[in-house]
Amino acid sequence: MDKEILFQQFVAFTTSVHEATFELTKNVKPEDITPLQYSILEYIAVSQPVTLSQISECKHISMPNTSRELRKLTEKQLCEKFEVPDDRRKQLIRLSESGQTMMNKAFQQIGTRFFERIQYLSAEDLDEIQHALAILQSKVFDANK
Amino acid sequence: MDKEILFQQFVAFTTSVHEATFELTKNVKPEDITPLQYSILEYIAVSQPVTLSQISECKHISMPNTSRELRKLTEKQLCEKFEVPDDRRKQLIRLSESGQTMMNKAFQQIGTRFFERIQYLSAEDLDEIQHALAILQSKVFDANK
DNA sequence: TCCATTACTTATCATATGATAAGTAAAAAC
DNA sequence: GTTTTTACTTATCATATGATAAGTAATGGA
Repeated sequence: MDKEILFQQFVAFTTSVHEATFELTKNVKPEDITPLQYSILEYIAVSQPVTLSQISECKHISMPNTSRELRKLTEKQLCEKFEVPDDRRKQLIRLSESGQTMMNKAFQQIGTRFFERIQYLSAEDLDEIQHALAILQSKVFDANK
Repeated sequence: MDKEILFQQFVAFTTSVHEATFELTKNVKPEDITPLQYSILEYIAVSQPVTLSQISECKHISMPNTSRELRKLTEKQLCEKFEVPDDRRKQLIRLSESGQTMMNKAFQQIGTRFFERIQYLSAEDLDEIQHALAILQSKVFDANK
């Protein structure tokens, strides 16, 4: 096993993943929110409830900027802030009902495109894919976590 | 095989890939170029020689903006434009010597981090990974291409 | 030969995003 | 009980990026 060749394959692979992500997600974001705001909403959607600090850390956005974008999102009624009882400095953030609806719609579009992509694959192919995803995630991508 | 579960696994996977890409590439970009410029240089590095139109299409940047960024990159002496003999409207773009040096350094850093990540894996693990990358790329990510 | 298209440029504007400084209020540490 | 740290806010500035309009020059097609 030549590690140099594996590295090249890895680079090509991640490029393909980024491009596929682009294709699967293009145009799912409503006009009136920015890309950054959409990516924050995506994060909230899968991890809610979250604190501002979590968003800041996971999305690599400074606290002031996270605060600003979150203010805009709450102004647009897409998410809501809740006080946390045991620590009044913190805030828990969830999608609002309309935010949830919006993200459900987005995820559904992405899902549809994903299913189109895999529709011609056999059950064995799908098993193989599921196995490959698990292997790579545990041994390469989530390594050192 | 529940496709809905596969989709969720797929989403989690791409998130991990994006995060790993972030970790592997952070701080490799020199101070004096912007993220977009770096990503263009990356593309040129692996695909050179390329035309402006190719960069524009592959990186999803409008022609005027591609032209502008490329002007900045040539001003910084990181890439060079060549006329193509059979069509004088087109231009072929390559990294300059210093651009090549810069990108070599960047790729080398990324490589080092990648090898750190896989250093404790067995030869069998690596074979499995190589196989998983190939499967996913051909059956899922490069599908419809 | 004239017209349409292609490949790219130049100029300009709007805005999203990043960075930094300074502030508040609660909690934790001492 | 005072100080320090944490979690977040507000304000401000710089700039990277995206969008659009208009232009040039070469090519290709009728």
